[in-house]
Amino acid sequence: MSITSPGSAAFEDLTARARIRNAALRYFTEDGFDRATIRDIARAAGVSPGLVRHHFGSKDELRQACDAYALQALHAYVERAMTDEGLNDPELIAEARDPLHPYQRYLARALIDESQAAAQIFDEMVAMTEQILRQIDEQRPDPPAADLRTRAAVTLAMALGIPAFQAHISRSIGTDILSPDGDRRVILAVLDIQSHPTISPDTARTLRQGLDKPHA
Amino acid sequence: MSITSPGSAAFEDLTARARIRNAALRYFTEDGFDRATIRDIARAAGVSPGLVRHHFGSKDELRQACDAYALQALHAYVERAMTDEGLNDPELIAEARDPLHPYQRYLARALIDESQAAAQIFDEMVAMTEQILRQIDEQRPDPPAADLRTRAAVTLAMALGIPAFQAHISRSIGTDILSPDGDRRVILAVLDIQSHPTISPDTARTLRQGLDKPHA
DNA sequence: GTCTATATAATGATAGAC
DNA sequence: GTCTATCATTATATAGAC
Repeated sequence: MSITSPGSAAFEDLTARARIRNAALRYFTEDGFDRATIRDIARAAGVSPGLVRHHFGSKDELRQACDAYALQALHAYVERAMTDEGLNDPELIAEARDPLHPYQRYLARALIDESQAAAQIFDEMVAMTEQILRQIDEQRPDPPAADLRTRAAVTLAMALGIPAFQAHISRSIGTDILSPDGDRRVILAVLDIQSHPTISPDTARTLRQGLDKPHA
Repeated sequence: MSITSPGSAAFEDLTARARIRNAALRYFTEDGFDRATIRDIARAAGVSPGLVRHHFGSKDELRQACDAYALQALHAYVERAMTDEGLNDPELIAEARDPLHPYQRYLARALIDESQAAAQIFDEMVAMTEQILRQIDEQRPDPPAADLRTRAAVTLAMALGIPAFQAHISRSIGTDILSPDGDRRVILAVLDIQSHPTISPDTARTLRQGLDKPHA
């Protein structure tokens, strides 16, 4: 029984406003903004639909409050991990991710739903990714074959694919990747993928050359 | 002016049914299933909302028709690229992708919207990815640190992140990645990312060991 | 095959009582 | 701060004319 469920002791301690926001975070994440209804959110928060309006004004303002809350978690991560020491310590980067973890899926979903804060969310994450890539580039013998910004945006989009398609990965591997066991399996897979090139530099060069004389 | 736009010569040649399906593919891709309306689709197809129902029965059946259509493109890709020769020729795999290209975003969006065919779409793509990874594994000195299925599902989700967050990548790099120039930049970035490990095998090992004694 | 007009259901917004 | 009741809007589903 989580903190966001009616009946738990922690749930009772929260203000109605906080319970509504927590329920909204959950429903926006699970169902997306459009399918999530104020009625569902109110019921999960143990309040009336009218109270949602009283506290947040409108469904869109409720989403803005959720965006702001998730952004806080993102900022906390940036401040903790994106430091000189942090960037040189992969373990710290991984560890600092923990508090952000519950909001990763919300952020990915907000980007897809084109939430108002979407551009800001993505841009801040691109900036983070650029910093990390810059650090990695230093150890690299050959110059990158694409500009930093594009590599960062693409790297980020690929990383966000995991929370975005969380349900499908879970079904495919037969284990909820939000569970400790599933999470572990995904991390092992990601580490393996990121530590092993899937195409050789040679093949990459050939494919790059193929770009100049487009087929068809 | 594309084939899917009223006024083009090709548009006039298509049956109303085909025009409706094409418009639906576009709106479901751009706006998602919920935000896309039958009215919008009908207008784009140059017909009345009533005719949409006449041909497809309901909005959900219209989506099923779109799913089936996009799945055809996926199957064509599988048959062309997932052969013995194809798997040994990265250029062929890349080239065979062309006809699938226009439907990649639809497929990614269908997965997010939990379309009825979503599980089938993802599972077939995982099977494709497993085949490719198996081929790559043969050239690999060390054994993978995660099972094939999980690596395939995660690799796929990451790849799907690019079409899923297409709009944000485009804004971030200042170029529409659906344009020839933007597409080229993304391909160059992907080739660079996939041909260069972002973490060293050593670091990966350290992080793997860190998993066994969970912090906090 | 195609259209117009209508019915119905769902949902966000609102007003007012306690 | 919280609730109940109601309104207004929107979109899908349906029926029937041409």
